[in-house]
Amino acid sequence: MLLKLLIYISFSLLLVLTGWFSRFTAKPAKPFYAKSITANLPTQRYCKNRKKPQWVVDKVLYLAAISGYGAGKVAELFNQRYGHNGDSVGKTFVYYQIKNQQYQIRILRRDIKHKPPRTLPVNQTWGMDLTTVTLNKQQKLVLGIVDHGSRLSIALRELSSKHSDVLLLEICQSIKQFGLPKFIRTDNEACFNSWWLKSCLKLLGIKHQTTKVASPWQNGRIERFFGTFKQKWQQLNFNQCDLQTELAIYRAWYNQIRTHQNLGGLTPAEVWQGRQNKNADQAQWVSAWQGVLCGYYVPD
DNA sequence: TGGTTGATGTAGGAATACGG
DNA sequence: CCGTATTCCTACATCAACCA
Repeated sequence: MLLKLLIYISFSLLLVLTGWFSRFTAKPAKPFYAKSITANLPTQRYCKNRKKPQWVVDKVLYLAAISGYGAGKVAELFNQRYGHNGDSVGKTFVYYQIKNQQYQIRILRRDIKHKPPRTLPVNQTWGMDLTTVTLNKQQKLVLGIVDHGSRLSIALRELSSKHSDVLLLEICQSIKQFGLPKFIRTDNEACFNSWWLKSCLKLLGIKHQTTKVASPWQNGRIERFFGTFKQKWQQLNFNQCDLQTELAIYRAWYNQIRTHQNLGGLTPAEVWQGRQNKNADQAQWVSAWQGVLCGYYVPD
């Protein structure tokens, strides 16, 4: 009985003592709403529960729009780029941004897709390519050269062959008329990559740029030029005509008449000459190719 | 004035989906 | 089946509104 009493007292004492010591050893329970030390720190200091600044949200949405990744990957991308100065994001934050801002992301994707191409100086880069047109059930070879800066059609001529000499002759004629460009960009067609053509361009001081294999968009301006040309060409049934004359008419229309959205409503010739103000009073309505090519011509 | 409570925003781990 | 990416869940800090 006495033994039982002793065990009981010692056990109770142990409980009381451990409870009493725990006041010193255990971490005191923090009240749910207690003014913490961190509350007095400057607001610039990064705090994980502070609302993220707008630029972080914008960057996250932009990365989500261009990458198409999910929350984890986008968070990783963001932290890789901007996380070094303490502005890191968690994947949950990114997940909710992507989930709740689907419309904003779609708008961003659309804007990125339709972003106007980078403006380049006039007569710096020429895009050159070959295409074919059907005339009298025969395939005719056509060379096109477009200035990237002004979209001016430097040359649009029928070629007898793809031989380097023929191409060089056309390039030299264009240089004589429009001056020397810094770069000429072509695709990887064999005729453009011949040793002879490359050497001659090097002698002229022109750097030859080639697009990646199967990447026609890297020479997009000339491809777009040919796209418009073929669209117009197919609207008419040319039988008995001089191809060189028709190409010259189209080139004149493209350079002098047709305005470009990306050129601020100016024609390539106006951008090439640096003309900004049009004298609309002198504009004359012109039409060619049975009305397929038409528009206002503003004389100098 | 100071304590309580609910809302908000966030990070990180757990659970789940997916593709090779 | 395994590794990776995505989604969901939970804990936590802060703030504002409310109340005694």
